[in-house]
Amino acid sequence: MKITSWNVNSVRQRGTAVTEWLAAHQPDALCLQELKCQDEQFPAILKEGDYHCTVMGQKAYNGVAILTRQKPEATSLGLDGFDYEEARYLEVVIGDICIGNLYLPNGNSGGPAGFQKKLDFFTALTQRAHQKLIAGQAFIFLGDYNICPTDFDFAPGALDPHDALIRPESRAAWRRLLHLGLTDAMRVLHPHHPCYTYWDYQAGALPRNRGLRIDHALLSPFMADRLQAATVDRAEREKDRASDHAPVTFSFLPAR
DNA sequence: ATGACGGCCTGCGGCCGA
Repeated sequence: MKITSWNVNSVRQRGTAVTEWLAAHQPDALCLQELKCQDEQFPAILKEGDYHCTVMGQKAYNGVAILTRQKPEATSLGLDGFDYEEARYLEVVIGDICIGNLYLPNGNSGGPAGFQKKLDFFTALTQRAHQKLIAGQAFIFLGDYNICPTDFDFAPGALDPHDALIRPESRAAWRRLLHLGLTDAMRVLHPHHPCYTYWDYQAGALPRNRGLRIDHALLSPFMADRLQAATVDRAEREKDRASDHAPVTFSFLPAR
């Protein structure tokens, strides 16, 4: 089983790229963030393709979608406890596995209230993970977490020391989530390589490899036991008119 | 020291992203 996260930075700009990527890699699920469009503007080329599209759009900003080979057994839009009118969270159930796709607030805009929104999302997501652990449901929560968990997760000089992506309060919120017993899928498989997933468009960040690792997958124990591989598709980021994020894919062995 | 890129909008400059 393969599940991919990709912040596409406008799905309308990336319709062809996503279609070609799906055909080439054929994941079981593709989680998209930053659609930057409303449901009815979601590209027809994707709606009419081989994948089932579960879309939670929003005008201009945010927006998440999950494309699945199988039709989901259940879908859920939004995150209880995150009381903002922003399309940032979506779940589907495939087989016995819950896939949660998230676009966590950046936290650098909007002053203290903007930063609090980021912490509020973490609180709500932690609650959601806790509920699922209690219920014994297998899950993977993946997407753009907008956080570099440690100083190893960004290139020196790529971020201001006070950036919301590395503030101590942000990192503490991330750790509270992990302390439930979840696994950071990329880092557990690649402890000695940074595994950046984002490179700014500006100042030659990509050729200079001044990147960030901010797109993550957190796994429940059942999924962690079956984790096989995690890869960043840097070649996709290197294409013309690419998103500033690369697709990140997580592979799992079948149960038993 | 500065600028730089690329999305979006009842757009033509400003905001947001990370």
